[in-house]
Amino acid sequence: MDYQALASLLFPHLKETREDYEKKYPKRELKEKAMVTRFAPSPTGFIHMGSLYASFISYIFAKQSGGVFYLRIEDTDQKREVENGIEQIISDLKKQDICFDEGPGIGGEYGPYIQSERKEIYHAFVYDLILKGYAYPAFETKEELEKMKEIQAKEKRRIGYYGSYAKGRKLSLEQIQQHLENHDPYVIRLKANGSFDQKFEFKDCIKGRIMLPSNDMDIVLLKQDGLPTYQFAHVVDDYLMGTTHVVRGDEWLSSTPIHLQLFRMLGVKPPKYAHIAPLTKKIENRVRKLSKRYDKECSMEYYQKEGIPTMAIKIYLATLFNASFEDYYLSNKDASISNFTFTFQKMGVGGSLFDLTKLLFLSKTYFSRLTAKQLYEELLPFYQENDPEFYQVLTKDPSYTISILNVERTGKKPRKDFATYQDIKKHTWYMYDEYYKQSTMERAPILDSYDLPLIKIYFEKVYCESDSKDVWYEKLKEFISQYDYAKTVKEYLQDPEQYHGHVGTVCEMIRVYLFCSLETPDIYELLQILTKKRILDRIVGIQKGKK
RNA sequence: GACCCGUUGGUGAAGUGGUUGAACACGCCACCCUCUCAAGGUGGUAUUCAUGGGUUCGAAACCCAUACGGGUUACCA
Repeated sequence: MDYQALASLLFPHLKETREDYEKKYPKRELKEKAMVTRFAPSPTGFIHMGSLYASFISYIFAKQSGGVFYLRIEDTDQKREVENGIEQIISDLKKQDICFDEGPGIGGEYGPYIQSERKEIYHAFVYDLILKGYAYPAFETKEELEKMKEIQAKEKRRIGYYGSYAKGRKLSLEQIQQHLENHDPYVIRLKANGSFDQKFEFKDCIKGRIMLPSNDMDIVLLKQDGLPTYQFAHVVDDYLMGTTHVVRGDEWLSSTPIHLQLFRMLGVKPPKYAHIAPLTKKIENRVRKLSKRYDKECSMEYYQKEGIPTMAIKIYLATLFNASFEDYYLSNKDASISNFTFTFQKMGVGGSLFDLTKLLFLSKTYFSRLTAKQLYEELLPFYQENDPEFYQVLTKDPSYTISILNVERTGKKPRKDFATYQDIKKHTWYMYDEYYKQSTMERAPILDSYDLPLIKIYFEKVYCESDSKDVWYEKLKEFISQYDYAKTVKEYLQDPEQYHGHVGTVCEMIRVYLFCSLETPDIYELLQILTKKRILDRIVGIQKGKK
């Protein structure tokens, strides 16, 4: 076969050659250990947890090695493409705070970063493979291929286009020419040079040594529409774009021999592969991959609606990635993802169950480490978008809101009662008169045994805003003991008959009357923030309401 | 069917042949602290590393088989 003639026959109008492209995209000049990684999604909709996980890992490695992280859009299957798919991906990444150095929209030296715009590049490389005798056109129709598979299944042979089934291999130049003149549709296939019985070994960064049969399938390189398949686009792009590490789902593991074979045929060094196991979910003892369609916690939208901070997701993914990150994070108050050294070795090989409870725990820890001001600034966008009414209330007096967020935050053991932005409203609404007024009477769990006049007297006559916490507490106990309430719970329990209740009972009344809730943080701090005037206003309000 | 990969408590896991009588963390339970809650503290939570064989003085770790789970076997990625 005259490969030169074949190549010219198939690509008569090729403008640039493989060599031209190699000149155009020279090797990257980076530090020795710098890693070049990428996130290469198809524009088929929202980014989900699984792809976020993969992109997060890639991003981390590029950053911690001083390398490059880029975004490449794999839109070679135009049937699956979704409208605004690319914009969606870019905005999702932005929301998750993952910035790429190169990619659609921001450009870069190695673009275009959208595969459908790289058609000529793939053609140049196919041309090159044809010249070397590693690729050829095949004219089978879908029906013919289906029939072939049926026969193979019936005869219990391996299914696929290989060996003697690869009829296209045997076509002469004249036959090919004839097909082309008839305008028969065709694909370009790889002329595989492996054998199924021949095992070969490669090293995966995560899974270690892997033995697989070498590839003997004449897979499709270029589809009928002239666009490449994933297999081929991956090899060409990651070569030209200088990717050093390909992080992808382990569903790709079995096709790695194809990719390595292609790199060898092109005579270039392949990237290192890191195949990550999928995030899974257990449903009635069945484990399955986290699914975009069925699992709410798979979509980023869920986290935005719930108000789970991006950082919490990242911290959780980081612990899944390298479990030792969790130890580091929990034992260091100033821990940050960028200061921790992640490795592929420390990553688990099996699929992990996605644990929302643990994510929320980490989220609580994250929130507890923010200053009140930081927290304030972080939660504003959430309420602005999801609860404009509360947003108005929050921002009316920022320093007031910050003082509320600061309750029991500055000590050695800050409170951990916020796991989501939503929790903040749940735990602070009663500090805002707008909300307090609406719900005092309906929502507050006021019991008949409560003594409003007593509380009123206390605040009018005894309570003093300038008292320290200790003085405040002592004075409170002293006061209630005059009205047959025990100063301590212990005292009360020794002789319950003798008392109406104890200091806890009184605190409960204050809580319910002033904060409409049985559960609040430290009362002293809340009273301080509320001020005596507003305390009395609230009490008078309840009295009026009763009448 | 064939070919791969995986399997340590409810969960994430540490562990690479000998202080492992299996760390640490989440969850759960109990107690302590305490004006409630949230935290925090202390302890409990795997008759033992999917099962069965082997190798070895010694195995969760190495080998083999089986079971189970996952993946691939597309002109989808």
